[in-house]
Amino acid sequence: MDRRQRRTRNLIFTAFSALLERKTYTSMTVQDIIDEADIGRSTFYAHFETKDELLKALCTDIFDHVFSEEILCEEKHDFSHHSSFRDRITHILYHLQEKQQSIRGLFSGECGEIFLRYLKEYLCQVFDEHITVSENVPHDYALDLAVSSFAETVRWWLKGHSAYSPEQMAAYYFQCSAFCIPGIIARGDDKAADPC
Amino acid sequence: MDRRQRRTRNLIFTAFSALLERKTYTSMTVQDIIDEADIGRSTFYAHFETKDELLKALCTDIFDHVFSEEILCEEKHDFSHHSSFRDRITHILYHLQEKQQSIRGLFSGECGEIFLRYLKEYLCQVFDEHITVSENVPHDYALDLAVSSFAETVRWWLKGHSAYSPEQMAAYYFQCSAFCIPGIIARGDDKAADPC
DNA sequence: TAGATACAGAACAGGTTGTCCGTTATCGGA
DNA sequence: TCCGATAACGGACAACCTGTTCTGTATCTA
Repeated sequence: MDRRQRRTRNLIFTAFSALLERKTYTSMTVQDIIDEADIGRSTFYAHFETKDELLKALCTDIFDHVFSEEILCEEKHDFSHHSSFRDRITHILYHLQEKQQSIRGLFSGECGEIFLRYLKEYLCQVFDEHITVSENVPHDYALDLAVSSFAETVRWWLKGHSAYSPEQMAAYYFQCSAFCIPGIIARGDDKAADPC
Repeated sequence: MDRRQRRTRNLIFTAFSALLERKTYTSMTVQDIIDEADIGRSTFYAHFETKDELLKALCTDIFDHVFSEEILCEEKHDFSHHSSFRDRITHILYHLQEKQQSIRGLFSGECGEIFLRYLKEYLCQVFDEHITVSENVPHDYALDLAVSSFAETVRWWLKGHSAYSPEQMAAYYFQCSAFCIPGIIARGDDKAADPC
């Protein structure tokens, strides 16, 4: 990659992150980013088609970091088979913590939802092999709920409670979620419903 | 309320809902809504300051319906003290099912997130008194997770799995969530984490 | 060094936004 | 039924944002 391209791309990312701490994603215009990065209009559009593409690229940058070593571990040490689900969760939390400076800005306004949506896509792959469905519960529902709950845990953690350690958060998550994960036993209450 | 105002407001709501089935919330412009509703530009702005306000108003309309009888029951029959949490959950699901036609459109694109955010605000009030925190887990975390999981359950249900009954969904939800809700027993796995 | 390529800067048309105002139609109380 | 109030119309407006195009300049790489 051309050094000039790298420089410009960094300028845009930096400007975008800086702006996210001052205003919401929706209220931010491409013009704002151009002004903040101090680059030409056509230069921005040479790198990203839209503002959404920029956000997506930033998210991808972060997740590639968070999940790349994850995958590395998996390949090199057969991580998926010998490490517990809880270890992997903790591992992911560690990497998210490293990137928390970038991530915290992303929680402003609506793009927090977009960030979480992308996060869930990555998480689905990791969670899928670990979710064991108890009888009668649809597998995709359990997976959806497990992933969403973890994403919500990350949001809660990095948005005002980042003092907790990754291990602590993993413990909270496992304590509050049943999801038929091995090691957690949940018993349903089968009392018949009585709608008003 | 003036009959003309009511009529215009309905025209706007109807147009907005109709458009939501054809295009995403973000890609929709105020101009589109005006054209669809066939009203004057200034008329729209006399009713709603922005597109976001319109969305908020529509959500409020729905939630007022979903939770008003909820509150009614609570007041008239002392619902909160004699009915189980599960009954209330089922009850809410019933009302959401009634409104599913309006709600399904709201899940298109990004406004699904906004809808769910508002839903969570309402749910917090209902859930708060029912969440019993087990030792060491922060109360607001447990509440956040319980509410988010339920909101996610609603999304999953109305977005492709609406064939299930409210009772069935309540059962799934309770089966997959620990949350220290009375009637569900969860045991945490306290095995020490071993990050890669 | 030379050709390729990224950037700057300016300009453009097309669209959206929010506001204004004079006119017309409709409503609701007397 | 009448009349004052008010909601809607519709046309116009400036300001802004968008995405594209162009030319000249600076920088990179082979």
